[in-house]
Amino acid sequence: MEGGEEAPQLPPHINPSYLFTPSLPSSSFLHQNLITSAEPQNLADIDWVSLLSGQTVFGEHKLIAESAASVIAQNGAENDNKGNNKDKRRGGRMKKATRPRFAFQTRSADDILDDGYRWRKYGQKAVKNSVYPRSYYRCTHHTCNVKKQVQRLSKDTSIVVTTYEGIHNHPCEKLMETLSPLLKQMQFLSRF
DNA sequence: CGATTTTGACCTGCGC
DNA sequence: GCGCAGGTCAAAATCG
Repeated sequence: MEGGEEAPQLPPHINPSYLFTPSLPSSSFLHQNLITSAEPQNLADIDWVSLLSGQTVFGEHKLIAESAASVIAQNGAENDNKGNNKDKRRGGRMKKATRPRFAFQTRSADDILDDGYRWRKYGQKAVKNSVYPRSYYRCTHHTCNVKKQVQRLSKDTSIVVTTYEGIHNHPCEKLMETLSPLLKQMQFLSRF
């Protein structure tokens, strides 16, 4: 059972307020793509230890991350707090542990999902427990240092796992595009 | 022609 | 210390 039926509305347990948090994907993105029930075997297929180390999770993502944490515990792979903070400039596993990080699954035939932000790919790597490579993206906004990783499950090829790292310090372009006519109308109406 | 992707090299942490 | 795995850089290629 996948439980990934495309819902016309947001699932009731998703807090709508977080849809407008700059760090998170746009609501339309979630409407179309979010899988609401986490499948344990799918979660086990991902290297969650490397994806989710000292992460902060919100709302729906918390469900998946919690499930992932249980998978990690089962595998006995909880080797987390060993990252000592030396200078990490390039490469390697940077365990900053201060950046908010969360992951979620989506069902899509396309790896590149429109979440409202513009991303530039800066790397791609083959990961050990997956036949599909992991792609690395950075937000193209000048002052924004948000990254994301995209990886397709080898077991269920219709599922893509996206991991966000960091907080956007600028508004979502797509969202503002959509909202601007509405805001204009509201400003116009507020004059009466 | 500028922006983005591709891709191999390079760097770092970790386990043995 | 060595090798592996994962993350990033940067030059070249590609795209719009």
